[in-house]
Amino acid sequence: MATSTPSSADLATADQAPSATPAFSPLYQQIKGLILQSLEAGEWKPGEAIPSEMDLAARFRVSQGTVRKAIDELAAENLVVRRQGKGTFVATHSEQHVRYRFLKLVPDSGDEGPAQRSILDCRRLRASAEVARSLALRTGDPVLQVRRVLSFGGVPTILEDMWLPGNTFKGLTAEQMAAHQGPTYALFELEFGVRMVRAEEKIRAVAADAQQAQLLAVDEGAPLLSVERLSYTYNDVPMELRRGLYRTDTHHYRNDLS
Amino acid sequence: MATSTPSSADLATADQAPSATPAFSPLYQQIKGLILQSLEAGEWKPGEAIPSEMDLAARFRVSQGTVRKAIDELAAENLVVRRQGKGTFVATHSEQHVRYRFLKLVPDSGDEGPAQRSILDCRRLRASAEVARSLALRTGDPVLQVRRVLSFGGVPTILEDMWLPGNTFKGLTAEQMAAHQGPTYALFELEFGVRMVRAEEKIRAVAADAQQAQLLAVDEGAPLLSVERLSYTYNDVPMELRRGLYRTDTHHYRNDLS
DNA sequence: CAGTGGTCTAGACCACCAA
DNA sequence: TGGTGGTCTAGACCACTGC
Repeated sequence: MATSTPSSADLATADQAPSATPAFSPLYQQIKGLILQSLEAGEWKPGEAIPSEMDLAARFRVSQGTVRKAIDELAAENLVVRRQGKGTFVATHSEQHVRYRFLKLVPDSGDEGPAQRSILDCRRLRASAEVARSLALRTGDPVLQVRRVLSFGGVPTILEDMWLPGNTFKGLTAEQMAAHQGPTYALFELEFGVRMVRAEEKIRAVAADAQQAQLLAVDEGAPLLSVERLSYTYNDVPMELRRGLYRTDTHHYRNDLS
Repeated sequence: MATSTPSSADLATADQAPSATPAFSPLYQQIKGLILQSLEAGEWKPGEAIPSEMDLAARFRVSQGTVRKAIDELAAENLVVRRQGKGTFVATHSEQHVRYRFLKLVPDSGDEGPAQRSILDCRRLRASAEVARSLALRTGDPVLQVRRVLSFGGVPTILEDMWLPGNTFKGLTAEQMAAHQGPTYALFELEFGVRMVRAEEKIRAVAADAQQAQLLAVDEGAPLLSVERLSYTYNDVPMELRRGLYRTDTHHYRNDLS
């Protein structure tokens, strides 16, 4: 080996063990993995530029094209943002040019100002079986629960509960959340170094119970959109379970299929 | 010009007119546009292979790499499917390896058999203002409306209405829809040459009215997921408006964010 | 075995940005 | 003006498929 692609001499050839699945992994995938490790280790902070393609190519002893393809995939996964003439930057939930990255609820017509947030509750508790399963914890592990309401133009629109691993988000308080400006995920990045990278949502229609109805100023039994979101950091580690109840009388959940 | 990239001599340089926006368009984008035209014109049918990268490169007087990048984008948009060692194929809703391409409703647990369909209604009528606006028609233009129920394991789960431009889908009958096996969008491809390429969905929670409740075997007022889908063919031409009501007591709408 | 898509390289040049 | 990402080419070789 090492003759056909001389510059990849010190990278895994990935076919040493004659296992059932040869598991051939192209060079650019390995480079992608290495960049991912640096990203994960915090070598470059959110919002910062990563080294130029040339630099990375030199560092990994690989051609620029190979680095390019690795970064292409990272960019496609929104882990990194390319800006021509400037560089490639670590994606962030702060200064995200356009609103909230994971919130797909949009007003039926027109624009709207920023959300007004009110924290209703923020407490430490022990993980229920369900929460533990979702967050890959053990039942009874410390968990932080936050409940809040988001309003648009004075109309309460979203009631959501968040569950966070207690160990990772040790110092989080209601005051801190109330004081913070911008997306909650930006706060997670800045204060706890936790970067949400992707999420899965399960959506249902449910009827509002008495308490929910009161908090969202709708009738009891009114239909609400239930959005259960599980957010992941790097390496598919689940880091937040969130259950939102959305009023959809003036807003709707927008999704693009292809 | 024509000196730096000699092989692109006969393709638009796209910067002839000194307009406000230079509108620079890279070669591979132009190639993509040309392939798109052929796709659109039906030069290759859904499921068929398009010419090899080498052939296309020769045809457009361009390097293989440039064609490759054009096809990469088409593949990313699901207009085309690459299969190593075999070729590149026009995407289709038939033989789509995995279930229904645009349906994001999945059972809460386990798998399930295919849907049982029952066509409730199929009639020709005149477009309402709302339908006309969605389908880019004029109010009063001929429109075809189909109503049906999909059941899983005998449980009615989806009630949907579809509105289709009457001119394009002239001969469509309830019998035809009932007889057809597989995705409805496959039927559209085979019988009418209409390929749905992307779609936008607006999702809300609503309460079932008396009729809807009866058809879905739920109580009146029960919360249902309302999914309004507008599907497009090539060139962003809207071709179908569909309004589905989903029961979400045993299923949920699944969405992945990144 | 030939043909297809997939990877990798090396080098040239272009578009964009900031200083 | 120099650096960054973006485009384009040409050629070599690899992995997969089917005859």
